[in-house]
Amino acid sequence: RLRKWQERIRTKDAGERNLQFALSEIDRMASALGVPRSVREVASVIYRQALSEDLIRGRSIEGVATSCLYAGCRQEGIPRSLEEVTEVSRVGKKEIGRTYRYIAKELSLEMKPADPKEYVPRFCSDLEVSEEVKMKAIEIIDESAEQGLLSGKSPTGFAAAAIYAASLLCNEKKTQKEVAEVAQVTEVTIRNRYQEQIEAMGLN
Amino acid sequence: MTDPKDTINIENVVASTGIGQELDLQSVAMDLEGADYDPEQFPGLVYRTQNPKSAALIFRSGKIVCTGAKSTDDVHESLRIVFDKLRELQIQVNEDPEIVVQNIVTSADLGRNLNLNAIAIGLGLENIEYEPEQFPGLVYRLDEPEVVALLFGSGKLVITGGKKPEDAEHAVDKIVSRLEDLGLLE
DNA sequence: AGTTTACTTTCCAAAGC
DNA sequence: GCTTTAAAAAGTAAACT
Repeated sequence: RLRKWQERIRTKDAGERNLQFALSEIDRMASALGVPRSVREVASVIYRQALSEDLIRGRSIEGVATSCLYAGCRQEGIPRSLEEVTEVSRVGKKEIGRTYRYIAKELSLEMKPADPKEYVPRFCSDLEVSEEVKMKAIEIIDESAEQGLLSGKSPTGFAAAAIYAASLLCNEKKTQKEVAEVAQVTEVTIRNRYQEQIEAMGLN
Repeated sequence: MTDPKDTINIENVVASTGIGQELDLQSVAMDLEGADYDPEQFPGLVYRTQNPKSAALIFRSGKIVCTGAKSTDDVHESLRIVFDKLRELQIQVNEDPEIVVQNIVTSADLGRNLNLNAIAIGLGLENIEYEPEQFPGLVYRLDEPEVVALLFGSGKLVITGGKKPEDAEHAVDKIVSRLEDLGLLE
């Protein structure tokens, strides 16, 4: 009897240590990404839900923690791309993406895809462009999305191309390389999205 | 005008069968020309047929998986070739082993562009998976027929998981009528 | 700036780790 | 869960020209 009791305490302690570790990892990654406390709280709530629904069995704590943070950022309307969360995580992009999709499905998070516009403020401030460029980029995103160009495209690449185009239109040119770096996409992607968007705006 | 059903094309058929005899894959690998066998990596021996093109995975148990065929007829033709090759190696092969189609992959075209964001909301976020950052296709699971459809912005589709060619036709019909009901086609 | 190749997703069977 | 096989869709990345 005593053995069973000790075992229960052991597993309970282990479980709490794991939860502590997960929450501290969420905190560490959130700080590294520079997201507000509200995001950490949302991510922690999602993690606890995943824990109570027993979704962590067979998965790494780090992977689940990272996925919850990724989901939390999106729910709060200040998304970080998978590329960005992978940079501050100890697990790979593929595992984070898979774990995120699994958690989102099981917890019925019903997440809408990230809106490219949500990336504009941060990317623009990283690039140190004016408010005018920011507004123009949003205008380009709205117009080209309305014309159906967004389907299937990555939100970061779409936002990056719009910012690049806006910087040209506002005579505050940023190079494709500069925009590609802050958005974590390649110059080829910016060129491809840029061509379509310019055409959609009737600016070619 | 064109019925999307008429654009359906079978891209891949996966089927399983068995010769009813255990095999020594090591010796089959020696005698069968073009056979790839690396038991450390995978327990099956890979044998490719040219006409029709397919890849057969042959196992120690005598069970065989055939992939890559473009029709169910091609599956039978490919496996007939595999059976004959094994017989040439003095291996007993049942008269005509049962061949079971396990999966059919199909492509189709709705003929118009799709707004995947609107479709995701229209079909219900709980029923679909759409993560454009990870993959450009929207994943839609149907209950009847039990298949999975990938919808793309171009209006092209991939339907997989079906066991008979009609599954893809029924799936396309359902998808078209659902999108029409939602006013997301045309 | 644009090309090629490779990888992402979905499905399924097989045997074994 | 993974390993291997095949195939399509379209986007993106890495490596080149």
